[in-house]
Amino acid sequence: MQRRTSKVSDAVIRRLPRYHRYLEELVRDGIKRISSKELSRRIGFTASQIRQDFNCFGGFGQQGYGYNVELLYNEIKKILGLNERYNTIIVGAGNLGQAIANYTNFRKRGFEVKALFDINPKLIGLSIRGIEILDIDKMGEFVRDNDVKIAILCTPRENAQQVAETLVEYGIKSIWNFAPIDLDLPNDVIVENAHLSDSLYVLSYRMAEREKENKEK
Amino acid sequence: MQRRTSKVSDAVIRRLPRYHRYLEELVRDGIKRISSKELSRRIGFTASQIRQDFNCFGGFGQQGYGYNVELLYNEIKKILGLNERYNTIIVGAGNLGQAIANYTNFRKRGFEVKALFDINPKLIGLSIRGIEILDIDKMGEFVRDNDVKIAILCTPRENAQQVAETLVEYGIKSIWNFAPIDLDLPNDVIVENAHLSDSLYVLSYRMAEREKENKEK
DNA sequence: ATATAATCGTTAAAAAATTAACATAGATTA
DNA sequence: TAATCTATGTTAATTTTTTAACGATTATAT
Ligand SMILES: NC(=O)c1ccc[n+]([C@@H]2O[C@H](COP(=O)([O-])OP(=O)(O)OC[C@H]3O[C@@H](n4cnc5c(N)ncnc54)[C@H](O)[C@@H]3O)[C@@H](O)[C@H]2O)c1
Ligand SMILES: NC(=O)c1ccc[n+]([C@@H]2O[C@H](COP(=O)([O-])OP(=O)(O)OC[C@H]3O[C@@H](n4cnc5c(N)ncnc54)[C@H](O)[C@@H]3O)[C@@H](O)[C@H]2O)c1
Repeated sequence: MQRRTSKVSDAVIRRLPRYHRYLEELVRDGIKRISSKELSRRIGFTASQIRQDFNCFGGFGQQGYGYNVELLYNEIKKILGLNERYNTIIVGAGNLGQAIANYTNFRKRGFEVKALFDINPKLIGLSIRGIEILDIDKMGEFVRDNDVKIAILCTPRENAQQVAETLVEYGIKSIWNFAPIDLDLPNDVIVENAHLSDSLYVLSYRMAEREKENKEK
Repeated sequence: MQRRTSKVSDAVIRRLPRYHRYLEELVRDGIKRISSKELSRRIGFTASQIRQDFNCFGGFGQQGYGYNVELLYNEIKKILGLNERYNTIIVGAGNLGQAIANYTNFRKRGFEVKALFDINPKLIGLSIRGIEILDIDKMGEFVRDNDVKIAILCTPRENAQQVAETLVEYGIKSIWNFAPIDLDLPNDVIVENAHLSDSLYVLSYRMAEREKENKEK
C-alpha cells in the first residue's frame, strides 16, 4: 500500500481515463476478472506499467488472481472524481459551446451543464436541450446561486483571457479551456486545455514526417 | 546541425504546436528576434529545453543573437506540415462534425473540409458554409476523386471502428478521431485522437485531488 | 491436502527526458 | 579594430519514466 501524500506524476494521471475506458468496456462485456497481462494485451501498455500505475493509488489486485474488474473500475472512477456530480456552465455559445451542450454523455458522467452564456443578443434567450443561453451579465449571479464548479470556455481566442479572469473573479476554480491560448491565472485555478488545433497539427506533423521518409527511399 | 534520420520523440513533437502558437504571437506583435531565455519566460519551458527541441530539427538560431522570429516561425510551420494544404472530409455530421465544419480557422491553416458524410437522411443534402452533407454511400467515390488526405471521424463510438475501417479501405491514411475509442487499424494509418472526455476527466481528477488535500489539512 | 501455476506488489535496472554546464561563434560597444 | 558580452549548439549530469525481475501470496488442479 502506497502513502497517498506522494504526488502522482502527470504521465500516470493522463493514462487514467484510458484505463477507465477499457474497464468500462470489460464491465459492459460482463468480464469479472482480469490480469495485468491480459489488460496489457488489450490496452497496449506493458503489464508492468499497469501494475505500477494502479499501485500509485493502492493495491487493488490480488496475487494469483488478478484484478476484480468491477472493483477496479469503481476505484478508477473514484480516483478520477467521477463519483461526484459537477455543475458546469459553458461560456461562449457558438459552434463548439453548442456542440458540447448537446452532448448528453457528459451529463451521464456527472457533468451537468446548467447554462450557457454569450454576448450575442441573437443567441441570448435560446435554449439547447432545455439549457438556456443567458446574457453574460447574468453570469456572476448565476455562478453564485447555482454551485457552479466548472466553466467550459468556448469564446474566441481574443477575449478568452479576459473572460477567464472574470470567471475567476466570480469564484470559478476549474476551467476547461477550448480557446487556443494558455491562460494566465492564479495558481489555485485548475485549467485543463482541450487544444484541438494542437492535436490536428500533430497529425499533420506525422503526415509531413511520413512524406519525408517516403522521399528518402 | 543534426542528422534528421534520428526519430524525434513524441514529447518534443507535442510541444511543437505550442511553439508555433507563441511564435505566431511574436510575429503578430512585430517582434523580430528572441532568445531562448525570453521565450522560456513567456512559454514556460526551460531555455535549455527550447534549444534542445529546436536542435532536433537543425540550428535555427545564431550565437550571440538568438532566433530570428520570422525565420523560426516559418521553420516550425514547415516542420508541422503547415505549409501544405490538405483536403479533408468529416464523417458524422452531428454536433461536433458540424462545429468543426463551421470553424473557419482550420481552412486558414490549410485544412479544407471538402464534404461531410452521414447516414441520417434528414441531414443529407444540407450544407454548412457551402460544404455539402453527403450520403455515406458516396464516400468512396468522393475520396477517390477529391484527393482527400485526412478524415475527421465524428461518428458515435459504437460504429467508429467500422467507419474507420471503411475509410482505410477507401485509401485514407490519416484519421483525426473524436470518438472515445482507440481505433485498431493497420500500422501505416496515422491516427491522432482528440479524446475530449479524457481531458475532462483529467480536470475532474485534479479537482478530486485538491478536495482530498483540503480535507487533509 | 498438497503441489503447481498464476499473478500481484515491489524493488532494481534500463531508458528516456529534462536540466545544467560550457566552449565558441558572432553581435555589440568603445 | 579589439574587447566584451550574449546566447547558441552541444555534451554531460540529473531526474523522471518505463521496463524488467522476483519473492510472496493466492487460486486452481490433482
Ligand atoms: N469549432 C471548432 O471546431 C474549434 C476548433 C478548435 C478550437 N476552437 C476554439 O474554441 C473556441 C470557440 O470556437 P467556436 O467555433 O465555437 O467559435 P464561435 O465563434 O462559433 O463561438 C464563439 C462564441 O463566443 C461568443 N463570445 C464572444 N465573446 C464573448 C464574451 N466575452 N463572453 C461570452 N461569449 C462571448 C460569441 O458570441 C460566439 O457565440 C474558440 O476559441 C476557437 O478558437 C474551436
Ligand atoms: N459533442 C461533443 O461535445 C463530444 C464530446 C466528446 C466526444 N464526442 C464524440 O464525438 C463523436 C461525435 O459526437 P456528436 O456529439 O457530434 O454526436 P452526434 O450524435 O451529434 O453525431 C453523430 C453523427 O454521426 C452520424 N452517424 C452515425 N453512424 C454513422 C455512420 N456509420 N456513418 C456516417 N455517419 C454516421 C449520425 O447520424 C450523427 O449525425 C462521438 O463519438 C462522441 O462520443 C463528442
